[in-house]
Amino acid sequence: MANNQSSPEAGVGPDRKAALNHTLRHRILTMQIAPGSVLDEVALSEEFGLSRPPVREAMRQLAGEGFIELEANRPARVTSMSYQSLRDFFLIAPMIYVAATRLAAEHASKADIAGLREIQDSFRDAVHSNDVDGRVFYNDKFHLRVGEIANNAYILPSLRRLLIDHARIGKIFYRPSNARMLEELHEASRQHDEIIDAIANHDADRAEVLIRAHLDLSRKNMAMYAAPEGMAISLGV
Amino acid sequence: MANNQSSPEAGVGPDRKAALNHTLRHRILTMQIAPGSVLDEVALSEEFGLSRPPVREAMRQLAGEGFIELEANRPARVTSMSYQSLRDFFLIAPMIYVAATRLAAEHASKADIAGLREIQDSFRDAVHSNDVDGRVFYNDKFHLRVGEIANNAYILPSLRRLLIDHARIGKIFYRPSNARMLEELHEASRQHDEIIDAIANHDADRAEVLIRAHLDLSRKNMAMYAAPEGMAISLGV
DNA sequence: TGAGTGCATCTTGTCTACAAAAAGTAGACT
DNA sequence: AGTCTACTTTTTGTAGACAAGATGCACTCA
Repeated sequence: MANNQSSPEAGVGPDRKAALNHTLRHRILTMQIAPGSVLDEVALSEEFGLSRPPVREAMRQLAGEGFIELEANRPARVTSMSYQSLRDFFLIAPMIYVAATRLAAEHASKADIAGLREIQDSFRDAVHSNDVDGRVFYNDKFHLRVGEIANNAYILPSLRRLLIDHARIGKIFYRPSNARMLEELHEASRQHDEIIDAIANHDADRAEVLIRAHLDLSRKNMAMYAAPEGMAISLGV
Repeated sequence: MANNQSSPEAGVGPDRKAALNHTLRHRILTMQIAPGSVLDEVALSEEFGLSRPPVREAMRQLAGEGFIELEANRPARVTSMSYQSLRDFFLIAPMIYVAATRLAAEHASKADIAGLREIQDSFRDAVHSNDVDGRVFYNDKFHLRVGEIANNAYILPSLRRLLIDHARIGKIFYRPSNARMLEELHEASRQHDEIIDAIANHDADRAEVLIRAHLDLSRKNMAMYAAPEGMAISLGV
């Protein structure tokens, strides 16, 4: 156990396994590790002061959530993205996001709202301070929390999967030089606030309108890639 | 179908790990292992002739797909079901099933259709021979294959999660003595055939109508025959 | 007698070492 | 000279043993 110092974020600690999970997620979401990259088990185990078995367990878990892809006798690779996946994303995202947001509006408690506002505060700060990774990270946390508030075990899996690529798309198409894009980030932040208000008021219809507008904003930013319109499938029977 | 009861193929084999995965899924889907049950690592490792690490890896993977639930320093338990999860299921299932089936209708190739028909043949056989587990298993395989044909990475996670409980609901509310339920199973089988036809004709609209009717049939069976008997689902806490 | 505490036991979590499979490389043969 | 093959190297997969945490029981003490 010679060099635990060389690792910046984690190398020692009570729960190094949680650190591994957390850090890997963060790196994949912010594309510090690019889609398609190979993850070396020994390198990770050394960096986080773990042996390979717990690292392998974490890999399996991440694979189950769609962060990475595993193949027998081959190295783990970060889930890849393609032009096709971009189309697939904007085809399905509205349906899932709308469903999650509507359900959240129906179920949210006062504590849920408080939790959302806390995350949104961090998101707003990241936007205003031009912290790109922070913005991506807290945007992910925001929508994931909405999904948790929705409190429906069947919608969360797809929402989780969508959020992974939502984060990465947000990084891929970010152009810091573009002033209009910056303005639209502030608009997105305001939309978050409005979504929280709608959820707090248990106004599912308004929440749906807002979340659709929220996604449209993202889609417009990458209109050059001809992202398709979402499927119009209503929730409920 | 291949009936994996106690331990016929366990112990030896070229890919005991695949056998473990496969068998565990099957047991959970058919409720040979009840929701809420604990899974003992050493028992499984002994049954399948593996050591604990690969068993633990398999558990992580199954947890990621929603078959089991893991908690730190506590035994793995089969994902529980409740009255609430029933409501949640029928709230979300139409949306996801419809989306998957519509997409499948748009993307299906001749080979896809052939694969579907093969699965449906097994399903029909299971229905006609009153093989309850086989029926549940091949129904799961059928809808999962439809989801794979849809070829959209973002809809599959929720579909997978839904199918787990779809299978278990199908077993919970099955009443072999009820003649009308038997007739409705045959109706479900005919619906499968029609769904395949619609997909083969790339008729998304018709496929949607059919899949909605298919789900309504399941829902009616529950309401009619299960509810009167008192909702005796003692599954999981 | 009841409640709290310490111990025994079992289960989960982790580590080191070994086995197997794939990839890359050098050599020999055609 | 090119290609096939055998070997070396690297990486993944597995095994068995050890450590840590949790649970249940018995025992002690008020």
